[in-house]
Amino acid sequence: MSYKSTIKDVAFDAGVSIKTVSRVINNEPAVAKATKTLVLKSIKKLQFKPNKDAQGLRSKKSFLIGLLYDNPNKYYLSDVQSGSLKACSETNYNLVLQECKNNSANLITKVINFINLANLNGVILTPPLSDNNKLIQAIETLRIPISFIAPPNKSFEIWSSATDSDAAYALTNKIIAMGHSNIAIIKGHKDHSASKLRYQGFCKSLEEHGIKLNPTNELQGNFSFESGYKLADQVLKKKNRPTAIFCSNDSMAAGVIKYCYQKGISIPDQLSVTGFDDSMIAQEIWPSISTVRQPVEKMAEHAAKSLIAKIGGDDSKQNLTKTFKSELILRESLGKAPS
Amino acid sequence: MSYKSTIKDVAFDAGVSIKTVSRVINNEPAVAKATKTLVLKSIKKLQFKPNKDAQGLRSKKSFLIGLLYDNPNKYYLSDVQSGSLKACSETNYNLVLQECKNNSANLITKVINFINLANLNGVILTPPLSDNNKLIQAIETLRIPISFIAPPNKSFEIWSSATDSDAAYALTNKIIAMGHSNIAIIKGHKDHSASKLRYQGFCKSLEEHGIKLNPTNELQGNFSFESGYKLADQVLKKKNRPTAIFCSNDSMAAGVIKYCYQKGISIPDQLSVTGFDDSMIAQEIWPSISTVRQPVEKMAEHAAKSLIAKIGGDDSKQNLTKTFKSELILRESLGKAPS
DNA sequence: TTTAAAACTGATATCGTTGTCATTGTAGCA
DNA sequence: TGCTACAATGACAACGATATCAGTTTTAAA
Repeated sequence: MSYKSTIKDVAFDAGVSIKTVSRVINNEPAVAKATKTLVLKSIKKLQFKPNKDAQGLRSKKSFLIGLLYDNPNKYYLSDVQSGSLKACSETNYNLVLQECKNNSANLITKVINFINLANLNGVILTPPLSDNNKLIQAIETLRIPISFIAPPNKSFEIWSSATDSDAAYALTNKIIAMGHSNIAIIKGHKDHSASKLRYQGFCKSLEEHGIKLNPTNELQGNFSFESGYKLADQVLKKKNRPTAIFCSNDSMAAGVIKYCYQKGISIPDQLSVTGFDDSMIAQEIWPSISTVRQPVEKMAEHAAKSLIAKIGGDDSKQNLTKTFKSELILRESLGKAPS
Repeated sequence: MSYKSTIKDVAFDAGVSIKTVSRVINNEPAVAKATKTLVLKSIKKLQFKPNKDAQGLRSKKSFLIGLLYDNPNKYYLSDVQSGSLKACSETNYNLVLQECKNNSANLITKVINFINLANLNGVILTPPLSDNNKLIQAIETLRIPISFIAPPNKSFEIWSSATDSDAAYALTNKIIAMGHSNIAIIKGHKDHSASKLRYQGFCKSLEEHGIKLNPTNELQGNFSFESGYKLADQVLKKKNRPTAIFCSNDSMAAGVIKYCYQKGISIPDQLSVTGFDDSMIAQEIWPSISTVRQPVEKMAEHAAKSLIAKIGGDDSKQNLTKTFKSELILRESLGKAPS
């Protein structure tokens, strides 16, 4: 149970040299089929697992990839992790996590240090880090591949997805189809490119329907529950208050909903509310939130997979770009406009 | 930017042998103060960082600890991670995550394989894995330390905390003080020892107040939102329905609350509901949930710290046992019993 | 056949660190 | 002074894999 066999043991058992065993392990081509079978048999028999440290030392690979994040939505983070982990567990890479403050002064130094210390072979950036060009450039000087889980950042052609903007567009169309025309939007955190995309999709729909966005209906949130609550207070106190609020994520929608309860505003009879992301809370709250579900876990899995492929030297385009379909989820919080 | 200095470079720069540098790095005692200063200066000058793989290969340490979990509450998991990560980042250990299915047939094989493959130096187990004796025993044969984030499991004296039970007791006292006597409990997942402890605290309070628990008021949930919703349906359809429901976590409480909205049962006027954990949802939902806050992040941090200490060979008792204080959070969902 | 090319295999150096053990220097004491 | 401890240091092997390059066998063409 305790003894771990080495490549040497396998070589002896199979009657070949250690280099041949190494070749088999790494799937190198120049091994005769018969030899390979023999070696594989010994590997199985001895339950041999290559020692990562030795591999790493010699080949300069650590088989470690980093997932860097800045305190996003916990649901979101959790999905990102599951997805990345799934991709890792199919290979022999491991994931190490690191929380970073996007706004901290020494962010870049810290990240670079972390990458060096842990000897990461690649990193995955989640929003808003994925929108931080300076950080990206700094990491690139280390010559390790990066993957992004996020909407695209124009300066780096990596992730092609108009998803956020398209989905916001579709959702807004739906709101308008329910008869609303006095619609407010609570925008997301300024540092997240997703905020902008969602806003763009929202505006596009309004424009196409000839609806003008009243400036007082344009609120700047930051994706937090509190910001939703606070901004609801601001916009719903107005005389000609909106009949629908487009929230750029579910947490802010939850904030709006809580505010409405306290003020006796009935949802969706007097006010419709929509969210974004389909977080857990979207269906646990009442009324449940109409929202947009993004296949975050799948996106993360893809990001990790393509990162691993890039580390392995596979530069094919298909690893870089992928578009995911998002889905409109209609629930109780969106209803017909009051007449 | 690209060249990484090695111990050899430092040794040359400082004019000492590599072994002496190694001693300085590892804080070994037998180094003269002047030499140490000299070496430290060179290390700084050359920005030397020891190569983990080489260290690991030679010393058998990987500086990796595993966090094993089975799909618990996402909020909970997130807190656990933050805490563990915090402890890690203060040392040079890294955290690797692995999701495991507690009920899967080959759980043990999988975990053992994972530990061997990643060459983990220790693992942290979260509930319900922390309650799985077979798993624990299997890991122990690998001779690596384990830490638990959980209420205590009697067979392993590691974590002394009557917290869950005490907190449940205190919360139930509070419910009774509000005039309730017909109280139902939705129990947590059977595999989690926390479920039992919360149940025990609940029962203790009832007993002390001379209240008998009606068997139909004892519901078996599994910590999920859905189970709360379903069991609410079951218990609230009864003729003599309870005026308060003690839910063993917040998600189930949210399920109950949603059910009540749909059926027009007003909270807390007609029914009081309490949760446990103080998850995010507890305050985002309306009415917000009266609950018990556990310092999960702190607990995780302690677990990781003590694990690292154990790996380092520090067996002092203080690393093994620690009790954390939990806090009663009273919010809108708990009110006076209807008269 | 012969022979060149290709396929396969192995001996040995090497990655960057720590472990072992030998050596040196120096303080303390009889 | 001479001796013993013990503190301080260093030379070199070792960890377990991969890289290099040379050697051997097989294949296929001449």
